[in-house]
Amino acid sequence: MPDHDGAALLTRQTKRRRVDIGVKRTVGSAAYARARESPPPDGMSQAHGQEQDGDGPLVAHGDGEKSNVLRKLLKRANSYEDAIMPFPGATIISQLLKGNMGKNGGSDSGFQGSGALSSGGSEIQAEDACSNSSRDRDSPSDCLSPGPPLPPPLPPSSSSSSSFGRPPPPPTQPLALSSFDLDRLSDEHLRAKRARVENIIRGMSHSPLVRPGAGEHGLDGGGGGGRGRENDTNNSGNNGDHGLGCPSGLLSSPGSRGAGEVYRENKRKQRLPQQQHSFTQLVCSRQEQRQEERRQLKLQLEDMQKQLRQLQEKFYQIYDSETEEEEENGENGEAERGGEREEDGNLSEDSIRSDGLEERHRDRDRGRGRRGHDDLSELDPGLFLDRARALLREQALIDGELEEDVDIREEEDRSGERGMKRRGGGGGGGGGRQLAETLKQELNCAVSQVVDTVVKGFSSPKQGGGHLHGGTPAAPSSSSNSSSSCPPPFGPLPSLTPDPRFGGGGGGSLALGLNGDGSPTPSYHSSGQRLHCFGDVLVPSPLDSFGGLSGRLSGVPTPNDQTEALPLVVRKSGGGGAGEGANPSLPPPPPPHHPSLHPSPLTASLGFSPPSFRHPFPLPLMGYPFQSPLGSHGGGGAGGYPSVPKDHHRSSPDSMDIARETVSLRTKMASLGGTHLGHHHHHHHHHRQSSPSQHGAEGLSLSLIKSECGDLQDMADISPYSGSTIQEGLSPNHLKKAKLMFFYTRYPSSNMLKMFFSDVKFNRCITSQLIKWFSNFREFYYIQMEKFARQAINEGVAAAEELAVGRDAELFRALNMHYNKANDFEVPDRFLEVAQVTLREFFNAIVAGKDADPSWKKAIYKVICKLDSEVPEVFKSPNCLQELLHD
DNA sequence: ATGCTACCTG
DNA sequence: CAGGTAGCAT
Repeated sequence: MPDHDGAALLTRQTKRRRVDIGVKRTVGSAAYARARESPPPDGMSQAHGQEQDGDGPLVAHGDGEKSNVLRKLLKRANSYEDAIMPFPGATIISQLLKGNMGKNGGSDSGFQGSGALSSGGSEIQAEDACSNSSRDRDSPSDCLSPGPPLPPPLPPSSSSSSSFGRPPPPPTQPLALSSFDLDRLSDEHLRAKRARVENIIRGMSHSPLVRPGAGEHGLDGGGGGGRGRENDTNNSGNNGDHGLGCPSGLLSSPGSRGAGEVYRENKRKQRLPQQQHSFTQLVCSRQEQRQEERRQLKLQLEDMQKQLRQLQEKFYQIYDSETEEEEENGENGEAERGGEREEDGNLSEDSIRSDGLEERHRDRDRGRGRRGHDDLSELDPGLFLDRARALLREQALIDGELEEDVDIREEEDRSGERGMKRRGGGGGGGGGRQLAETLKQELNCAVSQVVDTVVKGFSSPKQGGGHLHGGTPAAPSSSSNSSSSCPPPFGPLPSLTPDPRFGGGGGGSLALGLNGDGSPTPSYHSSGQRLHCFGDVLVPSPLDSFGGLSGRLSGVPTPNDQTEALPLVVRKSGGGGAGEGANPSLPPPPPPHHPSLHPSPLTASLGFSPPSFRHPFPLPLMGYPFQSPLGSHGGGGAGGYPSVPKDHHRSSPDSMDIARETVSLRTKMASLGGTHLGHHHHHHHHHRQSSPSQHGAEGLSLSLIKSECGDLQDMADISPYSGSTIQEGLSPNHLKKAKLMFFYTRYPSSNMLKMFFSDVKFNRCITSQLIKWFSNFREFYYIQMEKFARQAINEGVAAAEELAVGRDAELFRALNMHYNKANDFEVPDRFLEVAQVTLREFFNAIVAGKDADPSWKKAIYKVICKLDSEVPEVFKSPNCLQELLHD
């Protein structure tokens, strides 16, 4: 009584006493309300309608669509992974270091394949065949050397086979080693030699498979320490599979040097592995053939080198006479190249430690890019050269010994290219032009010849796709790197390193850089395409952190063709984005990638969400289009989207719904799950929301989907699942809807919210937000009630009965203004009743002086929470706003 | 330990 | 409206 002092009291002075209403909210079907005025603490009737939270690994898809080749590649990659995994990091590193001695040989085989299907493919098949045979039967006789204790019968699982770091030497290897290694090995290795010889002999007689144990000295690089060796021996059988594919370890080290004679085993097996029965024979014959081929190739390379040198000399002579302008250009080019090279070297060293997962991934990606690149290469001579280089490189990798030659050659090429560039840049010298042209042609011819030869020689007949991938095996720059000393002992590693060279600019250095932490920072070199590919695949937002990437990309000039996905992405900031599509320089809006194609192990390896979570989800959603993640203010439709009027003037609710969907929430979400946002793809169908009638069905389907998904536990998980209509965040329309729902229910249960916001993928975050919204609504509501109650008291109202809340009441107006600002919704009478009850409760409480009690509101809350009424079914429709507002 | 709420603050 | 905090209840 005394207390009504006034408004002053309105300000909440309540100390932070907990006023929670312990009231249990009856939720389920809100029907209860009125009937039960009684205060019993009703047991909740919550019908748990559906637990939809789900998080679902929606995505297992992945492979399904991939081509067989991809599958194989993946498989292989996996196997490599497995192989690597077992080793503790230190071990791996040590192995790698050891391996450094030699240029990597083997690795390339493993990965190149991925990149370039052409040659790799055959290889792969061969491997598979072999592996299969070995696995299936476990009989050493088939693929491997029979002599040694048989490898323990391993389960068919591929992993077992590769469990030991490197693939054992391929069957053919023995030969190579014998000829080559013996020459070079130092005294220290005599023993090793002996063993090797024995092995070789054995292998010759029996089967190709040689035990890695033989290569003790550094060569065994792959094998690594004793431990590794043991393992190798055990696995020999299994490893053998790979062996065919990549004889890396043994071959690698010495090989590089042996410009002259070393004949490394050619990893690629063009021959069909199919004839397993006479495997050994095949191997032997194959080896011989390979050697032949190698020699020829080598000779060709030498010739090429000579030619290049000559050309270079010529060029320089001419060049000297050229204009200064041109010189400048040229110098720039050189400088760039130099930088790249340095980087290359550094990278290579650093890269050693990389686990290879990312690399592998990248490699794969690269392969794709490469493919695309081919077209360009044909057009642009420079590119062509690069490509040729890449091919050569690849080959070199294949033949480890040739590497150096290649490098040299490459140098030459570079210089030649440089010259060309200058010319092109300078454009000036009249006479120079002709010369340039001539040089170009010559170079092209020479290169093309070599390339053709190589391709023919190596590309397996099987791979019909040859031309597609054909030349592209990006030669893993590793070769060049190798010079710097980073031949990863593990087959996979080398190949992993991305080959930057492809880029037109390319000089030959590796563009790829690994951060100390192993995070890949691919420097994308030159070709825009590559970029794209990269972007498509890798660039999940998390990568953004690797600022280097984007930054570097920006540097790349070429606008590329690519763009597969770009159009789909909605960039808010970009606005219509004009140019951004091509220009990566912008802050990294994560380019969408196609999930199905790229499982992007990278992210997984980085510790980001497991692949399963990375599902793509459609940014532009049908029902509620989102704008790009962070900046979603409604500023207007993001470019590309149907522009929708931001304001929701009641005029066209429809447009509203669709249009202003972006929500602040999203921002939050983005921050939380930001990493994921990037990935979302859109495959979805573009919205069909046009017809409201469909929505009902949609809603159902949505709910089903949701249920399937299960709920995500973490915000991080918000992964958006690309359901057609399910959103990962709450839109402004959702907020509006919630407000309207407040007219019916002040205390909705989370289950209810899930039911009514079926178009939202619920996770903790979303649920919390919705609850928070209602909490805020209540807060405002009760504040208003208290305020008006006190006001009434001050005005002299004697009895609560005098208080009535009608549509004209100020209280109502205030509330309506808050929850239904546009006043485009007809507030149910029930709400007025509840409001009136609430007001009276407050009035009575205050009059009674209960407000002295810090928790005096609690009682009121209890009462009010029981007054919730059922929310009309319409609200369950995602498009309810359209329907509701129309009225 | 979790979920829901109120309260407070920005 | 959202963040943060704290009490209560499960």
